[in-house]
Amino acid sequence: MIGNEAVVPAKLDKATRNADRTRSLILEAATQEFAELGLAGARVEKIAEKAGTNKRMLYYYFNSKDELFIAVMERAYFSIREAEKELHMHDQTPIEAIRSLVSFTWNYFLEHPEFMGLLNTENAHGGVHVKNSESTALNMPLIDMIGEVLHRGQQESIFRAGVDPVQLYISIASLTYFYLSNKHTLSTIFSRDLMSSKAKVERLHHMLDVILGYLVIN
Amino acid sequence: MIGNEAVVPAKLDKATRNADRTRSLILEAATQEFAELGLAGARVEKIAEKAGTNKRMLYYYFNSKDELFIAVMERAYFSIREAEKELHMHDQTPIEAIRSLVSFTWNYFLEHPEFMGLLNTENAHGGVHVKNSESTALNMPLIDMIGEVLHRGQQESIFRAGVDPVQLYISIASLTYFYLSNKHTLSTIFSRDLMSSKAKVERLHHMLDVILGYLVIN
Amino acid sequence: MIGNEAVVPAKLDKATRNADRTRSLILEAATQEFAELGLAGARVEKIAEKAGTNKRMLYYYFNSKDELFIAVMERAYFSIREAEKELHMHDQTPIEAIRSLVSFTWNYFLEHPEFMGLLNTENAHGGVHVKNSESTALNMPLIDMIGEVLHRGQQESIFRAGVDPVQLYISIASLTYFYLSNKHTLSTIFSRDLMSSKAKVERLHHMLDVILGYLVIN
Amino acid sequence: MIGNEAVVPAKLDKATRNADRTRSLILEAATQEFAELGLAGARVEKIAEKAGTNKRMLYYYFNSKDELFIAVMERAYFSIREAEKELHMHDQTPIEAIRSLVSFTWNYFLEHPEFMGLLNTENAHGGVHVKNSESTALNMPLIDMIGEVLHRGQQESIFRAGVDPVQLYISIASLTYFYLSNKHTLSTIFSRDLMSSKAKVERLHHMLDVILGYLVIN
DNA sequence: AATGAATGAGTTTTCATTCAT
DNA sequence: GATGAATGAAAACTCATTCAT
Repeated sequence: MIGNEAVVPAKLDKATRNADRTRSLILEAATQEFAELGLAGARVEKIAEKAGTNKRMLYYYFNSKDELFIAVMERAYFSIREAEKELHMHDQTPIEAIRSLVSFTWNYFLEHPEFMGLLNTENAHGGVHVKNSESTALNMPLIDMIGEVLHRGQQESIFRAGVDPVQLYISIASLTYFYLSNKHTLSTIFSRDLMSSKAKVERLHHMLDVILGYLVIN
Repeated sequence: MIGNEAVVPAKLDKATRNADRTRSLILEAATQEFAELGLAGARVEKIAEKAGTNKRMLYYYFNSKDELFIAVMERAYFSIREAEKELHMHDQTPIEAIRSLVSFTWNYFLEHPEFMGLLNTENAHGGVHVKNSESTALNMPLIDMIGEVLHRGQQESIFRAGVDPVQLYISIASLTYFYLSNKHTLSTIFSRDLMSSKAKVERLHHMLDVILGYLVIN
Repeated sequence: MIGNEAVVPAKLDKATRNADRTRSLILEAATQEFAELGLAGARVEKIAEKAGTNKRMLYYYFNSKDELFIAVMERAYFSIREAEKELHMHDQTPIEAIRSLVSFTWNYFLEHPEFMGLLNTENAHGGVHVKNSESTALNMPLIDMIGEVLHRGQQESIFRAGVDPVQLYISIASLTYFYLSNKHTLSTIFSRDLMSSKAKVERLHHMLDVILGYLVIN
Repeated sequence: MIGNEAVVPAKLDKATRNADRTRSLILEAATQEFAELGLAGARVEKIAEKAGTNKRMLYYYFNSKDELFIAVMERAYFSIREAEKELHMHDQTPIEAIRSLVSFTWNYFLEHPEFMGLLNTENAHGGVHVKNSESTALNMPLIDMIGEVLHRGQQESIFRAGVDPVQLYISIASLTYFYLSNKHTLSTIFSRDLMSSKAKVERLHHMLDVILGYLVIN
């Protein structure tokens, strides 16, 4: 399909009658809506409209609003796993590797605000959808990578001992997630614009300081 | 409110008390519903039912679902502010004070899971409600307290310099919030029960290690 | 409620805000619609309209189209049972009693064409609704009455022996049911108006002839 | 149609045969669906699925759901007429001929439960389809045959006089139709399994008793 | 002859809110 | 203060049918 693009005239670009395209347009629109408004708040009609189709297609491809949400979640998990693969922590010094991980997490959430909305919705509903999904335990490769880095750091007497990679990963995610997910209330409560360029740079530095301050022995 | 009872004649007194009681039963029920299902997901009918009244009373006291949500938010903020007052960080050594803060935050979220749900909902809606509320900037006293503790710690050459109390507070909150708020997906993804007694103890230790590891100079 | 009617001004006659009345208006309208169009063919909107309310009330009182159908069935069964109570077969000679039963069945179906429609629908759906209903086995009193009449007739050597009252009842019902239920196709196929006054009289006579011809010994 | 095969070249032949096959698979599937669920309850999608094709073919061959229903009705009528031809009542004694007719009717409905469902649906809709169909009045041959048998019986002073063959035929059909069509509700109401082998044998005997009891003079 | 994709109109159901008592 | 009945607007979902290939 991708290979064809060059050959196909503009007309087809705008083509109706393209299953894959319609399907992923719906998925994309649904991702935005669900992230922004939650499962209950999202409107099937609006998703269809945003996707440039009609409600019926949504049911044609996904059967129900709920199943559409599952598909959206699955795609979101898949995306972050794909992105994580680009993190080559093996090739870096322990400190560099941790820096990369923190920066990556920060940037990923910054660029994919939908992901946080989806996670919230999913957790509000008891995480039912993830449970019945093949994505389960897919995060283990990342945990293994973190474990390996921690091990190397300890070998080199740079990192403290006894660090649980799962706890560490959760903490790294926490530091960016909470800040970004709650940016509105936090900005109000602390009378600061947490999303200004300056504030964002500061946050990243702070997070690096916290994580490395915790890990690195001196 | 309690002090007034003696003055008011018995009959009216009972009416008053019932009114107050109904009001707060609704507020309590609404807190649960909004926290669990969000603003859009919560059902006016269910709130009334849970509160043991009927829908009409809900409108009698709060005018609309939206205003009920605001009342719920306000009460939640009020509660956490009240609880924070019990934190006497002034009377403690810097390290003890920070420990107290971390433990307090952890326990508060643990015991008030609704609060996280409400924050999520509020942020999903752009934090509009907090903005139009007197609760704004009420967190400053806590920030000041943290600032004072950090200052003391630096004076005593125990804590690192240049720590922003707001960033620190956000980070402390982050570490517990993300863990608890996303317990379902995280438990699934890491195939661990994050809410077992053991896991909870470990998390608290880890958080203390991270925060103190970052702050304390050795 | 009935006793009040005389006292209450005309205005209230047309009253909104009368639970029982609304409920039974809906039930009545639904009976007609379901009988005429079946469960799938009936339109919730039309039922509401016919009942002089709105769709919402229908769900308020009956939860769903399906449950409304069950309520309709239950009421229909109840009605026929009530009507059957007026048949005083005990007080009649065996032959008169059987004549009464045949005539009653014929007239009841003639005057309650909905009942046949409902039975058809119910049977098309596997009779699920009757099964979960208290109406079950309520027909036994009638069967006992028929049994008693048959017994008397045999004692008096008027009726043949060995007649099963259930079979007999089914046969009596059959003779009117099929004729009335299939009046359209039968009229077409036999090029006769089966519903003319004359035809109806003839049918009743024929049925009496068949049943008594079968029962009576001469 | 079958006779033509030899003339048509192999390739086209196969196509033709497939076309015919698809057509009749649809017809068969539709018969089941319409009989079971009625015109409104039947789903075009499910019919296609059951027939192993897609919805489009259904429109290709039958233009619309309604016309498909008509085709189904027509085929059903055609089938029963065909079957009735096998009834050689002329060759039998009057009593044997009537026995054959009763048994035939019973067995035909027993083996073709769809036919009853279709009749119900058709009548629920006012019998419109039969009216616009060539099948009309096609039942007359049968009525004539019955008339002839009744005549013979009367001549031989075995049968009572004045019996209308149409009424008799309707009655015979009634006795089996009602029993089978309403087997679900009747089984429930009388707490008997009307479809057990024993019950079916008993019903046939009862029907023969009723009809012959009515007809035969002794 | 066959098929998957697309659609609009309609249908059931839900929801927050208000009325009448 | 309290309550059951009522409502209209909107939401999710369904269906027969048609389009494009």
